[in-house]
Amino acid sequence: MAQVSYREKVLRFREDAIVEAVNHLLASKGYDLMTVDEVAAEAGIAKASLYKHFTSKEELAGAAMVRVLDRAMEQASKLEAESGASALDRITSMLLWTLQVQLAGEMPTLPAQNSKLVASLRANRAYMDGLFALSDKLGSWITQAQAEGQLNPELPAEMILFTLYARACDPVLGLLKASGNYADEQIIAWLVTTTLEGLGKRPAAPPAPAPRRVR
Amino acid sequence: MAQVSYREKVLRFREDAIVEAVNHLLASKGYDLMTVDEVAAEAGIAKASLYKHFTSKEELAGAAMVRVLDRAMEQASKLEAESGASALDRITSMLLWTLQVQLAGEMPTLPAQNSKLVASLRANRAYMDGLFALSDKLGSWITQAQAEGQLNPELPAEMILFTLYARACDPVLGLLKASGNYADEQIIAWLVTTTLEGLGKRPAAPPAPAPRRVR
DNA sequence: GTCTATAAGAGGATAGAC
DNA sequence: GTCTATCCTCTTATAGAC
Repeated sequence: MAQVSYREKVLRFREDAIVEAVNHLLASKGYDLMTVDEVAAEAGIAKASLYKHFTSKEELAGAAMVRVLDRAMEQASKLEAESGASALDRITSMLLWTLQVQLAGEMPTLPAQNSKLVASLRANRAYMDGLFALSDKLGSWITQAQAEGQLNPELPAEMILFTLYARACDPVLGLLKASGNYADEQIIAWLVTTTLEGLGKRPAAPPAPAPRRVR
Repeated sequence: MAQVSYREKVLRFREDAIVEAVNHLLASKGYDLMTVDEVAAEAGIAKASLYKHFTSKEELAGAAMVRVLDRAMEQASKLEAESGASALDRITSMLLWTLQVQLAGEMPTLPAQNSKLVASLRANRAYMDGLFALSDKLGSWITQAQAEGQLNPELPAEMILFTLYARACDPVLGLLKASGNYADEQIIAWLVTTTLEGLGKRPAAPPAPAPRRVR
């Protein structure tokens, strides 16, 4: 636990480079079109060496997902430390964060249909732990926001959670960006709005809360 | 144009079976995991024979997409023929229809990241025509609904259109179904609600329109 | 643990007989 | 146009030297 040898540090550094490459490739071309050769090339390492660190392509994908889950958890903890934010504020901030990650081309996405991959993820302890930890935290915010009347209490919290996860890789963002007609901030603002308020016109103008300045 | 020979009828029938198989496989496993061998097997034909009808895997995918676009267009035309429905009613009906198709496991989905496939689709005349025809019709409904104050007029019509397309293959539906906790109708109702009204609690109860009975 | 070289196999596409 | 048999490329994964 205590002393980390130099060798081990180098090892960690290598693995970080590999996972970083996987993350990038998953975000840009997706799991099926990503080849292990590409990962090795982008990480600047021989493929055979890569297989000393990770024993399969599925494990590579798992490592990238663990990384993004960790980053999300870190972000969530940061928001929780801030005072004066409602549960809805925190949820909105997380949604914003995921959209920014996606817009930056750093959101890895995996095909839910690949049963071999899914089985590997389910057997991946770090992945499952990270997923449950994040879901627990977000879930508690969701039920709180529902109790406070800020999220629709008639929806199961589970569904709201799924929707937040789904919007983290919503293709609408990519389509709007590809059209080239809108600024990034505009795109993100629209996605947040439609996720929370839908496509319909609100029946009454929502009373705009006075923006609270943090000093 | 007039006389269709018996041989040609048989041909069409074969091709329908092939496209049907592709549609099913695209919906269940997706493009990358679908193999041409599977398509041939499910269509009850040898692979080499299949290649006499379609020259590539991309073309197979294109044919399946043309089929679903045609079905959607047919549905839209039917809605347009009905009187007494507002633009929003029609849009809602189309959303409902796509969700039902998805729930039935008949919604083919393609990876937007596969550039080779995308290029093939763009060069596919029937696909592009079908896509534009449907988009035009839906687009006109959208702008009408916006003018009538039923859809948020501050959103570009284009974004609303993208969102409708995206919800047609929203993973949330599959996640809710996989949880096994909810009835199909319930799942669809929630998805329609969140798409149009979002996750947030509405500030005022929307005035429920008296249900108009069709006699 | 890193490399070069290669095995092993899947999957898209085709040859050629009928 | 349909079939069987085959080609060939791409990709995952490993052998074995250093």
